[in-house]
Amino acid sequence: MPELPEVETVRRGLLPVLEGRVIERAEIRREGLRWPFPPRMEARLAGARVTALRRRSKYILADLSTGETLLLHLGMSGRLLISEPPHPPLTRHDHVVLDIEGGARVAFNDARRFGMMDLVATETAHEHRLLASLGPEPLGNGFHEAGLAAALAGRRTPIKSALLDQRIVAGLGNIYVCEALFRAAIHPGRQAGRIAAARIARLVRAIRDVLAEAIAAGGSTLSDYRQADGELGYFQHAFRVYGRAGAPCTRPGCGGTIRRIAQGGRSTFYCPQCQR
DNA sequence: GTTAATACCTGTTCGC
DNA sequence: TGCGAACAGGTATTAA
Repeated sequence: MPELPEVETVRRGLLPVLEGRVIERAEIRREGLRWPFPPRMEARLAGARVTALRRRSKYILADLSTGETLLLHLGMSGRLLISEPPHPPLTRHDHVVLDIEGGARVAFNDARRFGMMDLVATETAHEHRLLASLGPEPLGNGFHEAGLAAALAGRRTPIKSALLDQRIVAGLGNIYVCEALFRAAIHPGRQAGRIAAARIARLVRAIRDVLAEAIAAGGSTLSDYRQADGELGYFQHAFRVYGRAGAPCTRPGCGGTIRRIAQGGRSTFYCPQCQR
């Protein structure tokens, strides 16, 4: 379940393998994932040098020497498996295989096939339909109390749902929304437009803190870039509410018990004692 | 315009 | 032991 920190961890793990290197060969082993792959993707990737690896929200963008950018999303279960010769046999969920100059191989493995890959002109990559309406990067300068307050103003939807809306802030998923709301001591069911400014400021800090800590935890697991699948970061990271239903609240002196509810068909974990 | 529900997908876990 | 149901959830689409 890669969210922003996991995707950033994957990007950093890919850097030494891909940046500055030529993709010598691409193999597409099925028509597409969530959507069909772009026409002639193999031919458009073969021979291209990766000039930069960027991230926007949960998307990874590989700029190519051809003037195109490879855009990819890991979806729910997507992993990028890196290997050196001799390569392990491909499995049925290895959908796209990139053979890199020098012998390394990057396989896009995605059991649930919610992931995507596309090729777009680098100059207009930010106008891609999947990127155009994304909100600010939560770790960037464009994410601040005033902007979040404006985006939430008048919204009657629960703050939990609002923070999952990628147009309001980009890159958060179910896990980090729960964790950020816990840190900010805000009840997940509170109406988004009815949160005081001081509490929004605290929420901005909580979002930044939880993401930065998760990236740091993910990075610490990357001594071997072969494990650049984004999943290690999750298990390394100690969540305070996510997946802890029935367990005691970790806030000192709180004494509450973490509860699990459903919001919009998704599980929400929170402490009913200290989140208001 | 806003909000909620649904579809997509399959490996894993849980209850009977 | 075996089977089916429930669950995980990011995003686009559809419905209300």
